[in-house]
Amino acid sequence: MEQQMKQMPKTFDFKEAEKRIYEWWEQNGWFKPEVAPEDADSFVISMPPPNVTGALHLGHALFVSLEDLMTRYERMRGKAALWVPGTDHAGIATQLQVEKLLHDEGTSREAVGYEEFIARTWAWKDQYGGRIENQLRRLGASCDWDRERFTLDDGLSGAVQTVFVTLYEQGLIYQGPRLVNWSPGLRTAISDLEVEREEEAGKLYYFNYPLEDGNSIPVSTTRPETILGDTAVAVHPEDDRYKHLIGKFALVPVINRRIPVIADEYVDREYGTGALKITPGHDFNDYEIGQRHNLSLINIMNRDATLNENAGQYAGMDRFEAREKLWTDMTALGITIKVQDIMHVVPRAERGGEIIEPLISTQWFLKIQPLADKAIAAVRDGRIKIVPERFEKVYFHWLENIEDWCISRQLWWGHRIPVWYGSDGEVYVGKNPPKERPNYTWTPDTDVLDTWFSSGLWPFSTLGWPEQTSDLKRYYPTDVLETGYDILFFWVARMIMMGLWFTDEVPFHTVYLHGLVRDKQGHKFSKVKGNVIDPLELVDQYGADPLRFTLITGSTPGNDVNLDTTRVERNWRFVNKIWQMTNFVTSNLEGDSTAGGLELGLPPHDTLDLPARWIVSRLTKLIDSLQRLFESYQYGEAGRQIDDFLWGEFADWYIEISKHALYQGDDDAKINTRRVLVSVLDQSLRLLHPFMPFVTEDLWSFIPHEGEALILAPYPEADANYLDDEAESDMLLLIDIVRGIRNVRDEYNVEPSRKITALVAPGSHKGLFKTHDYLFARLCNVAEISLLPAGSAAPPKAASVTMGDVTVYLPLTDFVDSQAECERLNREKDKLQEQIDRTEGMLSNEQFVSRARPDVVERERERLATLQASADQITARLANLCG
RNA sequence: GGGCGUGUAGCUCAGCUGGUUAGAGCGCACGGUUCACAUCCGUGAGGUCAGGGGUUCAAGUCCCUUCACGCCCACCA
Repeated sequence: MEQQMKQMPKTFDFKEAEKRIYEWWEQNGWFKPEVAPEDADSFVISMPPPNVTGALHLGHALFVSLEDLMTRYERMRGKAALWVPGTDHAGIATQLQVEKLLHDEGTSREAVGYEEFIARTWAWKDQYGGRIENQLRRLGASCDWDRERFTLDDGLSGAVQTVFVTLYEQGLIYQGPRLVNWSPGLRTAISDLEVEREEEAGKLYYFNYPLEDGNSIPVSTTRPETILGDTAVAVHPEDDRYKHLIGKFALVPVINRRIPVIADEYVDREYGTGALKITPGHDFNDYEIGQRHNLSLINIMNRDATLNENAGQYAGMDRFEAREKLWTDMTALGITIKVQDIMHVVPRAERGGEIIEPLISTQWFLKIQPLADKAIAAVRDGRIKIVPERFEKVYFHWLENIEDWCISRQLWWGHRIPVWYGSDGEVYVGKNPPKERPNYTWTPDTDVLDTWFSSGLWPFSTLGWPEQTSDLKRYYPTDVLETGYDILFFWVARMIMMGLWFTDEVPFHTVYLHGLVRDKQGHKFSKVKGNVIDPLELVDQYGADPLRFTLITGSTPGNDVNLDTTRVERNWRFVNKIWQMTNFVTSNLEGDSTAGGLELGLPPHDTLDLPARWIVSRLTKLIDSLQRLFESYQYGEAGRQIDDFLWGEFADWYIEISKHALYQGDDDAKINTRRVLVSVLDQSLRLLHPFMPFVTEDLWSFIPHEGEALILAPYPEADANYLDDEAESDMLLLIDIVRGIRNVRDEYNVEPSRKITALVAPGSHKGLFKTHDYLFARLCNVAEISLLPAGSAAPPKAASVTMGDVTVYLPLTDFVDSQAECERLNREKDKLQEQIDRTEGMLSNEQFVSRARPDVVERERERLATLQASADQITARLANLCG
């Protein structure tokens, strides 16, 4: 309060202010939970770690907006708020970037070798790792940077090893040759989740499978090259066409390997030829059939999807080349039938988009079902709540049908699997390398773990687990996990599984899922389409606050956001509007003896005038409503309500009205009005701060306030003493009449600058008009307003505005001709009559009166009375004016 | 083959547990240099809430169904 009143710039220079304010916050340590009292409840969010070498996109902007909102809100509510930031090493993505770099240098990962490649990748990380962090700062993220973590840092790597070793010892991690999804381009296995299945145009190849006895059986395939790995032909056991062939033998085309004809109910008699070639080494279904029938398993492919020696003369060819060649050769043999164009589902790698191949390979797997069971239970019994709730169903469905997780990757960038192989085939699993033995060599496993393996530990590994650190004790479990629904399985489900398994606690009690940010037309952003919107460009152009506010108010949980940049522009204007309001308020405190010593807080309720009682009642209801909205995660609606209040009520009405007291009022009125202005503005800035941190913080510094910074100021709480329904309804009546007068003026083309006079028949509101006639001068340029004595005749040749039992006459002799006025009144009357009919209909309905809630019925009664009063007045006026 | 979402003014979207005349912003039309703001102010036009059926005193809101668009999951060669 003792502060110097600073001179406000004319407009908000967000470029300058954002940088200055962010540094000020950060340097003062205000993002740290330690700013709260030691015994404060904690509120913790683990930030979804962006790819360390990534660049900010709108998805990041959305999560920052939401998570920063939650964090700031809880911080202002006195919680020890901690938002833990960090980055992810993102195995494949990062490795690919560095490989590309090497490629541009004319070398390769293999050429430089493992050590050098890892060194180069760390260098790359150091160079670009800071970029995304600074971009998060630009959005105003109030996370505790001192607690920032990286998935590959020592602590987290230790946690990963501990988890691996523990799961291994528990018998949940096993190694084995299995059919896996193989990415030939990346030359690594990937998990089921990383495979995308797209319906696309392809070909179905029909041919006669030659039998040993000279007959044949027609089959079809979409991948002819896999014929070379066939180990059976299957038919349905009850298929009359083929069942006599069961038990006979077929010969693999060209290479003439002898394979059995088997019976299996999996075969769909209706599809294709009704007979199926079986390739257990390259097809997941065939693999299962092979298991059932003890079929041998032949791998015909190398890691780069060229064919191997098992493919005979086709060895060395690429899979697609071999497909062509084999088909040509089979055609020459006269066994092909036809090639049909079809639409079918093709598995492609999520990253890179290449067609993945099912391939037998030795990998590490996590037996996930025991972990999944715990994760299902936690949501089932409500220890974890997913917002919006409908995703719980999706979550259950996935976990209830979960397959073992292939956790090993044949990459270099990532957590090495803590396994060593002895020269005699011994397998050692441990955090530390095995003891050296004479004449014995240990070879480390060269695979790394799936990136999501380490992300799955994020909520507790970032707090120091497995060490029982003070942070872990104080801040775990965390509270809300906020992220996009697209990684519900990849990340959220795995964190829940790992968290429950290793800490016996849910890692968070609420999962808030946001949607994807798309362009205005609802299209996904894509470089190819050229519709990418760079959030930083929007921040450069409008500032971080408008972007944040747009993302929050334009979205609802779990639904995609179609970003219309005109809304960002509009919210930039909202920022300016708040700036100007504050400028108005502060400039009216200056140059006055009371300014410096203005008492903070609202004056007592009984000393307030009607407009003040109205605005503080409205504010109180807003605060109350916001609390409800925050509790139910309706942040968008919360933001809109603050907007409506500030612009639509405080600025448009209260500030305009306050000018009367400020310019023409006595000292008491001036002081009271100033206190109301400052107080309502102060409260509003607090309410808005979590949504628009920068401009609110800057503005707060210009108004009289108590406390160091807005970021630490208490969030407003509703004070029921300032609720005043009577003031609200009186004020609403006055507002409606002002609007009515403006409307009439506009309809009759009365120049806005022209002062007019009015006569009021105030009905039951005589006092109200007597004391508030000044409003009309200021708000609708009615210079003089006089009360019409009861019973006196209405003026002729005047337009009228009626609200309930109040009628205001505007003697606009130069503008109004009676005929036009009569028409206007008739329109008005018709509209009223329509509403009266509807309301009367309701009230005369016995069922409504007896069954509807009493307050609803009562409201309709009051409404009818008001409508009727209006109608009566208009009817009288019509009779008087129009005969 | 399952599951889910969306469909509200020209455009982008709100509308919570059903309850006044369905809202906002942008855009549009008309009008405004009065001492916070033209990054502004005022007024207005514009919607059979995708279609149909049902429940209810009352439905944009609940149920069923149809259509359109989108998404997720799933082993049909």
